Amino acid sequence: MFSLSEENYLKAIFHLQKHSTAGVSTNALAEEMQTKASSVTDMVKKLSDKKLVVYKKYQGVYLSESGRKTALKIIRKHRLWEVFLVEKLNFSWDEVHDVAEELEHIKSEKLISELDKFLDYPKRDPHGDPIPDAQGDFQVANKTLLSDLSTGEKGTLVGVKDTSSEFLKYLDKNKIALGKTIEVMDQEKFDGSMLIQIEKNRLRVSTQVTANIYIKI
Amino acid sequence: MFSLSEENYLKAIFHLQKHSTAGVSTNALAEEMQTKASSVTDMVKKLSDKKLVVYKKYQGVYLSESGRKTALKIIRKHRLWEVFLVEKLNFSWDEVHDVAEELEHIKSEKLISELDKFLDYPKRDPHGDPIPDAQGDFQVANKTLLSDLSTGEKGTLVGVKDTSSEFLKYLDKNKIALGKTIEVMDQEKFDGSMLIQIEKNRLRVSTQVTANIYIKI
DNA sequence: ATTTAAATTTAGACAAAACTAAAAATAATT
DNA sequence: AATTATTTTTAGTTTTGTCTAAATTTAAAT
Ligand SMILES: [Mn+2]
Ligand SMILES: [Mn+2]
Ligand SMILES: [Mn+2]
Ligand SMILES: [Mn+2]
Repeated sequence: MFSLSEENYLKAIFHLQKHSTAGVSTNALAEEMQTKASSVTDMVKKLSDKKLVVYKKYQGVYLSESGRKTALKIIRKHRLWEVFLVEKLNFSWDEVHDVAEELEHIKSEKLISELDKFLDYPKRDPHGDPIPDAQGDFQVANKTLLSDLSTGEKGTLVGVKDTSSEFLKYLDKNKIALGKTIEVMDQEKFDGSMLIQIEKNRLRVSTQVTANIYIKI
Repeated sequence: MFSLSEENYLKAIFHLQKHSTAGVSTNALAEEMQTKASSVTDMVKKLSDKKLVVYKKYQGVYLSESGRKTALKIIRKHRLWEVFLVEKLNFSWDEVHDVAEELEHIKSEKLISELDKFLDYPKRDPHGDPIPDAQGDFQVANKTLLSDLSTGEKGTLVGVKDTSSEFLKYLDKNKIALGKTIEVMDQEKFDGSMLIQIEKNRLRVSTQVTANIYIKI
């Protein structure tokens, strides 16, 4: 149907457009895709010809309905494969991303519907991100960044914003994991760092950490 | 490491060189790869530059030791994925090939070693073909084509030569499956067709069938 | 309102992997 | 041995996705 490159662009546009209502800029896409702006312009034109995006020169790019659907299909596959790798193949959550980046492009409806069934229809991937169903629907959880909580508030860790291997390994080392209860014990005004209670442990974490952890109150 | 196309060529050369000790001809490779002879020449030169094959103009192509190793790695992945699809995702043996053709190119050592473990180190794929281990070693079963058996001889069905969906569906329809015992009851001299007893069933099969079934006596 | 800076697009080139058409080498026939 | 047929290679294009360098447009700063 679509090339590897086209699929990756659609996914990147999807992720970038979440942050604002404006069109996705050429430079932002180039950064996300690790390529040059000129290459982005070329590809965006092609996607526009295929009616996957809406694009006007210098105005940024928007996903069309069919582009959005295609992006969600790839995201669904990516996240299902991540679940498979963690649940069945003993991968840890910091190891799955690159492999899922490849697996998400395998073309087979049956493969993905059977995988979904095999995994017992998971609702979230190992990083807490929602898995769209076959129709592209998914529930957006009402979650808050840990950095937005005040002293005394508590909730459950339901997701991470930064999914880099480095950050995830830091969390592992400090026994910070999905599903655990976190309470803000104190916040330092100077640098915004927090003292948090996470189950039996109590530790101080920087804003780089608190701004990348999602809490459900 | 290697491109999709390079990997597919190596695999094709591996499969073609099994049949004879001579080099694999350009035309044979073109046929196998569903492409033109001129494209094959180009690619073979590239593989030769990378020391994956030994190639002299007009003399056919041979896999080098490193080319052979690479081919076996891909075949290992292909067959492990086929087992996964059949054993875990309810695919039938005639549905797995195309998907495995894509999955075999996913690059991750851990993925494949964990998949191997998850499947409990299978020795053969759903078509009876041996699965090389991580070192590329595998046992070649001593098997005979059903067409080479004589009346009265019997053995176990251990593999199929033709793995096309059409042939496999024919076998399913007639309850001919891996592991079953087959006995040759009679052979028609005119067209070579055989009357075979397979467990409870008795049926007549053509040479197109008998020449594509492997038996272990 | 100009000027300067930043973002974006165009023009031209390149590598990978394919193709067609023509040339060259090898194999098969007379 | 000479001719013909087949196989294989070369030469020249094409497509996809990328790049650099230059031109253009938009945004920011005097
Ligand atoms: Mn991921
Ligand atoms: Mn994820
Ligand atoms: Mn196969
Ligand atoms: Mn097989």
